[in-house]
Amino acid sequence: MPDDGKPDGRLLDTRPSVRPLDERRLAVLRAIVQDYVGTEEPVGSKALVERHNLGVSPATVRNDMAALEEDGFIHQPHTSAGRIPTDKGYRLFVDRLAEVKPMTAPERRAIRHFLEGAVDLDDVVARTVRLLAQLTRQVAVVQYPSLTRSTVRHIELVSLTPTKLMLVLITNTGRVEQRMVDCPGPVGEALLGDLRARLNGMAGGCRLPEVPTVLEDLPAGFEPADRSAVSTVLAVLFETLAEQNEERIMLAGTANLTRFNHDFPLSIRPVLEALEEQVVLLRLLGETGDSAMTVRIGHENAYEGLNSTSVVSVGYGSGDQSVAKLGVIGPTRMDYPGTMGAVRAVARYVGQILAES
Amino acid sequence: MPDDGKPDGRLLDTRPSVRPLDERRLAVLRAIVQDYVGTEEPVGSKALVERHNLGVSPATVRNDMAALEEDGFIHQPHTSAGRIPTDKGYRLFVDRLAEVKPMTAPERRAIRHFLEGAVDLDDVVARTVRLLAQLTRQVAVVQYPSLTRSTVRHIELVSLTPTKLMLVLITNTGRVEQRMVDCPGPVGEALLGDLRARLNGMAGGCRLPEVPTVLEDLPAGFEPADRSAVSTVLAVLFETLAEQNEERIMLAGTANLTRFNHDFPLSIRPVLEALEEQVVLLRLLGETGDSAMTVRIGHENAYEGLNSTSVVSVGYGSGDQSVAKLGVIGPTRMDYPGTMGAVRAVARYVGQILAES
DNA sequence: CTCTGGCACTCAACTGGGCAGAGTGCCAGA
DNA sequence: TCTGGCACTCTGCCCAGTTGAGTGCCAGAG
Repeated sequence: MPDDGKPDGRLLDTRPSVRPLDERRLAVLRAIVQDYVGTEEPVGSKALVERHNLGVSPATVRNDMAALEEDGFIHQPHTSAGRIPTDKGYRLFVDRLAEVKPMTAPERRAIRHFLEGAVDLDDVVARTVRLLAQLTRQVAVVQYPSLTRSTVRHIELVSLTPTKLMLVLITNTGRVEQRMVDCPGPVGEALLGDLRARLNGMAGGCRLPEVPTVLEDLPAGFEPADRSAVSTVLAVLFETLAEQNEERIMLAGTANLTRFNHDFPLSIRPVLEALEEQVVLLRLLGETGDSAMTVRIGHENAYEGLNSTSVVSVGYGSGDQSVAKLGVIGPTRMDYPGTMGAVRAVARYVGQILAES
Repeated sequence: MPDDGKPDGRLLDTRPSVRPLDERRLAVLRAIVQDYVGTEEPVGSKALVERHNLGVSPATVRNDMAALEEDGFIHQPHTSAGRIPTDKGYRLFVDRLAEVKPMTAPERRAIRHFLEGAVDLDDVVARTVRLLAQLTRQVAVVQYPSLTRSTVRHIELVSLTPTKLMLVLITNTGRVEQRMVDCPGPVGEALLGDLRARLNGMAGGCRLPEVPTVLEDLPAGFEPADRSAVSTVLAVLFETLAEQNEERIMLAGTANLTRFNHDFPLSIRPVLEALEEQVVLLRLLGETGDSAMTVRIGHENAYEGLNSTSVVSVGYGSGDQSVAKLGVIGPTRMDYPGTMGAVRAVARYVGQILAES
């Protein structure tokens, strides 16, 4: 058992692994995952040695398989059937056996070209999600750039009727939020202009969460008669900021779910149901680390309906920090290296596009 | 054959019906449709007379069935199986045998209450589509109020950098569209204010399609030095108006498709694909008459993937005219009276809500 | 100690026959 | 014109037998 000394806390085995996984056994697991992902059928020892030159006989492979099964990495549906990887097996595969498959140069060009055609933020998100669904042939999810990390580009006040205003908040990511404001009394143009100027002067460029602190003392700077109107506007503005958690999500590629009717005949329903719940999707993406790519396999997903799916997600953003997440949802039996490559590439390019605009 | 004299062009029979459909035969067809919708299984003569008191024997019903089959209203999957309605049979049912089932008072209250909680246009549409999906247990589609019929409530110009503006268009339906404008040269605050005032003065309250005509001569009223900037802004504004066809649609209830795995095991895919194509959905709703409810059954749908589904749709709007469409998509074997009742009720209440806000 | 070939065993999947049941069409009679 | 009876036709289901892929185990070679 040479060169297996790396400590690896991610191996989910609770007892310290009695049988230190040697190279060949890992190679067998890798081959099983690859074959199973390709054929969608349990893979047997004989087929394995035929398709991969492991340099050993089927009997040897069988011994390794027995060991892998005992450790919970693979599993056989019934005696005298081939093996399929367990969630734990996929986990090991992703952590130690697979490399993210980089996109080819033409693919990268195509991604970039497709995203560059976008005209506004909605379009960027729409194109991204379609692209991701097409590249991975799975269900793609893209979160709109969050308000949390964004900064104020402009705050606009528009008088609709004497007592009714429209408040428009524009962020540096191009997102626009508007709200109606019902003021207690009429608001003159002069006050409106003054308020507009001070709002933008004080809050312009601020991170959104900091805005309430920055503007806290604003009403004090106005005539007592105007303060209630100012406070009303501020209240609505803060409410808008607080509603950042009402974040939007775009979805594409649900038709790809039917590619797995093979063993997905019934389990497609809970997945569709989950996809309709923005809350579930948001939580799903919320569990994504900011910069590193996150892979949640099968039962690692908190939401029960997604127990037979895997989620590959990553943050993206303009500049160096992530402002939102995106990812794909597919069967646990997915092409992890390819999917991770596509997700990473798309996230990078969206970030670039956002930074440019 | 009494009281069957109404001329009915919608009967798809090409040759003038040799056998004038008498009352009982129609009753049999109605019973077949109702039973089949309920049980999802071919319905035989014996079961029919047991469940509906037709006052005749199975043998008689069999004769009627044979006639109905010859005329193409029903069809048997194989000899010695029950009958199922054809698209033509459903058509006759919808046109002449079914009455729209009105919602009960509690249902109406629930609808109204649910929709009244909405805070903005997005929320109205989101709530409507969810509600419709839940009421009909099918896939619901709601189109955003179209820009075509809307009027200008306000146009706002915001200076972001000396040469970069943001144009915000607010319609009376609460929809907000924003676009960036890159001006050829710097634009001062004075010009901006002037332009803003004139835009709103001239175009405020106009129907959107009329705006270009109304504003056509606007640049001529400005200093020659400012005209190129004004023209640029107008160009972007007109472009925004022209992009009304890029209409948005919201969807819900796709998980309901799986309720029909009974015989929908494979045909769910084309439906999901169709649902992902905004263009297809828009065309689908576009075929809806403005005021009357439209029902398209099976092959009556132009889009091939929806050949085994029916679409029930209707226009809705604030006030007396329709500004957009909504509808549901389900299997041809659907509860037409109930679905039509729900669609009609929801459309009415959304209209009311929009008129109030 | 590790790998290999051989062997017996297991079990899902396919096949074909037989049976039951639902439903039909047709015909003679009320 | 409707009804009851009758023979017929299918599908769906159950049952058994067979096939084949795949396994576990073991003894022997390196």
